[in-house]
Amino acid sequence: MLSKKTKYGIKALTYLARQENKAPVSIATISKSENISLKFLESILLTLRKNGLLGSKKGKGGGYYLLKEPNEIQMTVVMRILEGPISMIPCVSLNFYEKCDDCPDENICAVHKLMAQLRDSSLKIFRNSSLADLCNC
Amino acid sequence: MLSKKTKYGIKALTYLARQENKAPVSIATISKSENISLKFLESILLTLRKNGLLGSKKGKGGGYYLLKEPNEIQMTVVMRILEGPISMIPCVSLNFYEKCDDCPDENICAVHKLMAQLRDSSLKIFRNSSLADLCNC
DNA sequence: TTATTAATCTACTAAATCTATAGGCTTTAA
DNA sequence: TTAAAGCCTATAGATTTAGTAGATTAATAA
Repeated sequence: MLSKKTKYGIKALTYLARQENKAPVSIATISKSENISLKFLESILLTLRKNGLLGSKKGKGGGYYLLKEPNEIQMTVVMRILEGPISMIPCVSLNFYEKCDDCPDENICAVHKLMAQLRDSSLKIFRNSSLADLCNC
Repeated sequence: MLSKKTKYGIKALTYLARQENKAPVSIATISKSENISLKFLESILLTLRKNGLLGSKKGKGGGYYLLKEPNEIQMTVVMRILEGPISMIPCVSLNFYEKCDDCPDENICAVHKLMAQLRDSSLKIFRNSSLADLCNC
């Protein structure tokens, strides 16, 4: 399952991507527009900022804004920040590889084989979509 | 993340698929060979039996066995039984569709668009692999 | 018949993760 | 100086995961 964190994070990012100018948008504005709990969204936007996708401005007239153009933000980056590794199992992860305790040989492991295929196809999807692609609905 | 239930389930299924004859294999045998907790494996094999993938025989010489040929067991079926729906979000599920509470229009939802693509690519992978394909490592 | 083997079923539990919520602190603009 | 808005820490309820325990039922062999 996709976590609500990721779902809301993507919704917030596309909301920001749809803005014409680059003026900051407050959490409250996004929260109302996208029907997301304000405090939960707050923590999500904070992690997106800490991971370099968003900038913020405090005080009156402040809020969050994208640091790059929507077409420069690949969904692989977004997914890794919000949902974690693309791979469903660490033994096929390119960035977060870990050996399985119970598995003596990955080369003859059915799970490994299947999940490696799945990782490849997921990566392909995420690499080929940017925030801009998802806004044009 | 792939659950251990699914991981162990696939391992057990491929173990059975690799058997030359169709004689039942006991839980204990699979448990030792694949390094899986006996009691946990017990519950996994039970659900596989209840969902029509495995047959069982009680008493001495008993155990579990595949009800079909390995090349007739598609991974879509296995994954749906063990891991649940293929889709990461119910609003793109073909078999378990559910509308999102918060989303006024799926046609302009970025999450929907992305997850629909992902579902398609995952389905393609699972449809094109059978148990037999995963055994030939 | 009796003992043994092995699946079946129910119930429980510890730990982790998810989905928030609460509340005070800091910064900025008017 | 005041209101608006993000920053940060802590906490909590619900759900899921990954098992564990133990009694029961069925089949087989002696």
